[in-house]
Amino acid sequence: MAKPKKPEKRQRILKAALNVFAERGFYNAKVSEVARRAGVADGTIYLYFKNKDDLLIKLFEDRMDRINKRLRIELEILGGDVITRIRRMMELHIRLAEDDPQLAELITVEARQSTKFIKEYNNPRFLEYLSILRSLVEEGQRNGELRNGIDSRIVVRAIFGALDELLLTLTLTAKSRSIDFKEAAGHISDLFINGIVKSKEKK
Amino acid sequence: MAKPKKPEKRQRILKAALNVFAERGFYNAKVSEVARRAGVADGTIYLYFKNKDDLLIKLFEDRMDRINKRLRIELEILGGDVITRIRRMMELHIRLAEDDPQLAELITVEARQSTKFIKEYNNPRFLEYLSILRSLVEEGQRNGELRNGIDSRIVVRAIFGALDELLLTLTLTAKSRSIDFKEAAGHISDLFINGIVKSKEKK
Amino acid sequence: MAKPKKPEKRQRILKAALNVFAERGFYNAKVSEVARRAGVADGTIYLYFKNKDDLLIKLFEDRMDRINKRLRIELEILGGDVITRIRRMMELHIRLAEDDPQLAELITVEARQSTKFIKEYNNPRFLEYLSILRSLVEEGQRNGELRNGIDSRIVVRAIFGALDELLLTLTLTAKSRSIDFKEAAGHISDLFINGIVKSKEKK
Amino acid sequence: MAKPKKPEKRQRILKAALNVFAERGFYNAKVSEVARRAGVADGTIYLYFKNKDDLLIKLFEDRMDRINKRLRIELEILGGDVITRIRRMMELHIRLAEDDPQLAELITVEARQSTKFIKEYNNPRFLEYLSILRSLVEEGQRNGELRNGIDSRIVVRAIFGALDELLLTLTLTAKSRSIDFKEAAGHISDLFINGIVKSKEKK
DNA sequence: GATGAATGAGGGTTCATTCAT
DNA sequence: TATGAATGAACCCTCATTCAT
Repeated sequence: MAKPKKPEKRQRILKAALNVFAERGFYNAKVSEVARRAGVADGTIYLYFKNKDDLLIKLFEDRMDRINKRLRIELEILGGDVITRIRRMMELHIRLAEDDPQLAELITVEARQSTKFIKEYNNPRFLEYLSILRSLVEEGQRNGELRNGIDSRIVVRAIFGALDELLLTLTLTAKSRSIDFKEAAGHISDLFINGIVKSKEKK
Repeated sequence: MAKPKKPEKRQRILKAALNVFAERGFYNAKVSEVARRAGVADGTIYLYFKNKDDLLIKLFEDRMDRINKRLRIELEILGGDVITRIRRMMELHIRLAEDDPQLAELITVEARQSTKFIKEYNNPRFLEYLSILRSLVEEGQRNGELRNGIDSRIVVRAIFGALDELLLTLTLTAKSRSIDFKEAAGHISDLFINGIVKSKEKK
Repeated sequence: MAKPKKPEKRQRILKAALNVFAERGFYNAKVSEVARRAGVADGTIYLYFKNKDDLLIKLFEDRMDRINKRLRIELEILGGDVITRIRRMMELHIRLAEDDPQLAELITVEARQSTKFIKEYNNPRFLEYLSILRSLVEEGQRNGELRNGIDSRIVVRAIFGALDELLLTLTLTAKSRSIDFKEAAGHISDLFINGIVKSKEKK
Repeated sequence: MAKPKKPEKRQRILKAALNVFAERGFYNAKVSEVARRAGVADGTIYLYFKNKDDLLIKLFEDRMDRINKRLRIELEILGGDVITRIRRMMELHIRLAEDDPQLAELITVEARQSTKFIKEYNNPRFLEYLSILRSLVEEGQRNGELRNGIDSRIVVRAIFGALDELLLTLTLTAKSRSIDFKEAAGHISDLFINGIVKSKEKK
């Protein structure tokens, strides 16, 4: 059960699982179909993963790891003020989805499918994603760029939720897309940063 | 086949389905368990609903209808400026979830489960909910309360997404809740209305 | 359970059953579909028939009664020698099928469907049909028109079987029929009467 | 999905299916009962056959293949004039049924059961059987042993039908059998060869 | 490690039959 | 008599998982 010999085979299985889950949905996906696409036998999957649920969780974690890693790198390179970096992060979030629609579908829809995942498993990789954003927000609150009134956890959940919902919409209306990805990213960050009220008369 | 005699029985089935789906998740819920809790025979379910999927869809629609109706009434009674009404609507959204956690779970989690539901069925009742919010936003943009730069559809999706994500968090951490519902609602509306930047120097 | 009031309704049900059984096959036929076509409620069927099996048996008996009655009348009117009457009977058998294909299907295919019917129920109406033919054969054997070597029961079963198989073929290839009904009847009776050997050198 | 490893297991399933179908009738037979008797798991059946219908079709084909093969061999060995070979074939037909009553029941009763089987599937193995007989008849017609007036297709169907009906009778009255198999075969062939009229005065 | 044939529990759905009205 | 909503037993088939090779 401990990670077997060939990480390359493990990756092939994960890639196949991503395809199948995105195409058919987690519950309608068949393990044997994942095996077929990965070019391995059905039983082989169980050498690398505990069960179907585990496959989904590990897939999620694997992809989140990559995202988090990339996020850190880009944010590091970029530097700049907090607002710029938050904007940048939101753009990146949207862009990742644009570049890999199956991954977007996995995160917006399929990851909620696993009972274990959603109910019993407060996934660290997802929390890590949120914590990157959260530390940005808190940095901004400390250095005065951002105001202090709002719980940073709520800000972070709100931003993630907004992006997630937008991606869900974009994902599901992929063909007849009337909203542009890039533009949407700009709107969303603008919205969160400046709010919807007209000018400065803040309530 | 078309709506048989007893709407009261139909409601009992929907109520039972809500319980079971919220408890076990749609895919792990058994039709026979729904029947048992509704106090009807298994076959009776199929006199009122086409199949298990249809049960989820109709349940969603039934509950969204109630929510939309209540929303309209409260917004009508209230009147006031657009910002107040948006705030009010967000509060109500959160409060509904607080009052009926199973309903919250249905909407935040289970409704995304059924492929048919989410992909092939662009649900009008959900779009109606969004359109209520959207017309509020557009009214504000027209009368100058809100600024014009952002596509109202995006604003609306963002707000829904933020609330939905927050509810998901609250729902799933129900026992060890460290964030207060009411307070959270206020933070979220404040966030959307005023943004996160400190003062007026807008970028 | 004893024959209820309206024989007209009973007949409507039998007629509907014939249609449905012929169209869908006995096992794929739904009682509710029979009821619908008869213009009665599902439950009403059970006032006239014990169960679905009984409906098939009674339908068979009802139709066989008509056939047997008609057969007797036509044979009586006709008179003539035995060979002529046997020929006549075979023609009539084929003609009945031609005039009422659903009835033909009932007898050739559906009547074999009911376990009770085929295994536990040696149907008197069917035996009556055979006995009409059998007494013709035996009359011929007694008066010297037909030869004596062959058991009359076997002759009768053979003739019935041949006609039945022919009808089955004709029924199932109804659309692309390459064999003419009338002609076929002539061939069959000719075959049974004279055999297949060329001239008189009998073995 | 295409014929897995063990043909021996496939045969065990077919044998079990023959038993169960003959005993209970196709529609009343349970797949799980077939599995039980074959000593395999329910699911295993579906590794070898598409579904229950397919099981019946393949069973029929498998048995017809054996019969056709045996028929060809025996007819080849035998040689002799056409009439002798037809007689021989009819005897064999009856004898096969005597040796394997379940097989007889399958062909006389159950094969007519499945709508798909009988209506949508004009089975080649059955047509092959008929064509063996047909070519015999046509050979006789060409070489002058048999007369020419009758369509060979009709002769063949008539003979098959007569034998089939006889077997049905024998099968269903198996216990209280008053007719001897061997004798019956002789009568039937005599009947077809020489007809039922007394002497040579042919009408 | 890898295979894939075999397993068998599990569940959605159907539909003949019933019975309160 | 007639109705038709309700019943609930019955069953085919799927598919995640196992394990002998």
